[in-house]
Amino acid sequence: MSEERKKFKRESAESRQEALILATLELVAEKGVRGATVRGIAERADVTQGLIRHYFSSKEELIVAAYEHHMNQMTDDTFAPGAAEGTARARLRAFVDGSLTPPVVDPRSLALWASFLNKVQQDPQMKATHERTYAYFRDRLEELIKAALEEAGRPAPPARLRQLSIACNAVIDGLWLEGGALPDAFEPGELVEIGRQSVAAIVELDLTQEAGKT
Amino acid sequence: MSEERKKFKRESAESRQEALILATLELVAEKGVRGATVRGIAERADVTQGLIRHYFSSKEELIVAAYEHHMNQMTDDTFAPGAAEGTARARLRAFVDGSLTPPVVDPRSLALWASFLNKVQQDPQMKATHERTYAYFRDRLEELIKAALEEAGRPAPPARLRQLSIACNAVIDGLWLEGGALPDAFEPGELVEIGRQSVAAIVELDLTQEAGKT
DNA sequence: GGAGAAATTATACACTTGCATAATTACTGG
DNA sequence: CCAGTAATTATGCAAGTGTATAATTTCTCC
Repeated sequence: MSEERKKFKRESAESRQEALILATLELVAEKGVRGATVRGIAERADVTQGLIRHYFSSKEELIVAAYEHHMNQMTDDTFAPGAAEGTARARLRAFVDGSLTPPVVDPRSLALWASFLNKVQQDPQMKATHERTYAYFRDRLEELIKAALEEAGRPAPPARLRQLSIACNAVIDGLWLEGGALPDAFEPGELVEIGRQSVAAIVELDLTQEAGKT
Repeated sequence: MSEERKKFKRESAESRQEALILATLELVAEKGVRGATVRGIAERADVTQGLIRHYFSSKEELIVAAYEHHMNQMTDDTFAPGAAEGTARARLRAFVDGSLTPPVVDPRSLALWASFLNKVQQDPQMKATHERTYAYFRDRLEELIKAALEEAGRPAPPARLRQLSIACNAVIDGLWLEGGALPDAFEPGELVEIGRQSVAAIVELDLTQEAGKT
């Protein structure tokens, strides 16, 4: 019954780093950044804690890497479905759909956002990542609205476009938040439908037609 | 230069508890629930840590008390301006205004919401408090929309009312979120104006007139 | 103004935390 | 197949954590 030293297998740096990052995201979503301890992360990744120091020079660095990984994932997930195909109106609709469908709308995604918020507002590097991602979303949405309005023969001045994009962004964010906070409160597809209708009402464009493609 | 024992003054249980709760909320907003240590809270309240145990049987209990205090405050702040006066349309407008004005829209308020999210989803007592508050807001909003539509001679069926209230709640939540996350990105009054316009567009009611009162 | 009680401070303890470093193990190249 | 190297594990440490308890101080009431 002598305590045996743990057997292990050498893995590539990339796969180990990714495994550590994924374990970190799991724990951060469950218990927050401080609750995601080095020991807990190591256990979740089936590794001993010393290994983390071998790949990341501090917990801080691991957290930052995990945050950037998550933000990139979110961006990819949002823009996956619609691509840049079709009319501006169709692209706008695809943007709404992508933003209001799992895995973007998800309790874990919301929990991660909430858990990172503190650190994001204090750490300059994380703040930069956040603002870059946020600006990307907003600009993209504003472009789509602009194009869709021009397409409909109703171009809008910049100030108006700003208001419309803030409002549409707010609906999407709000539905994202509620869908993540109360996942059982909505039928499948309900958030997407409400999102489409609301954006349509705000910009005064019909987003329901041409919907047979997906 | 002998170390002197700290002088102190006896205070009422109520004021001490409130001071401890306020100090807790400050620290939770800054560093999250785990970052708000018993020692940190005591220091912020200008008290030694042992006193906390005298008023709260555990840190957990203090956190729960602080959360309930905050939620009550949010409710009061939201419903303070509009009261239950005037037409349904005016009351709906007041609801939007109250939800999108400081101190409801505020970085600290958002940070508190985010910091508590984890615990809220796990602790049954906090979960109950959250759901009660959320349901209160949503029901109130749905009633207002229902009344405003009937007032305008355009009553809506329950399913439609549900969609409208979810959508309006989402715009308000989204603007609340963005206003708290990026306080310098919006002019004073801009969020309220966008919120009014968006709710107006969604429910198809003019919310700008009769606005001279505030 | 002094005794009793309650509020408050001070101290102690066991446990967790992030980080550092030493000891081992698995793989690679010859 | 064997040495060298880097990945991985194991161990240790100082600081911080919540909580328990003892020591003091302030206030109230007679």
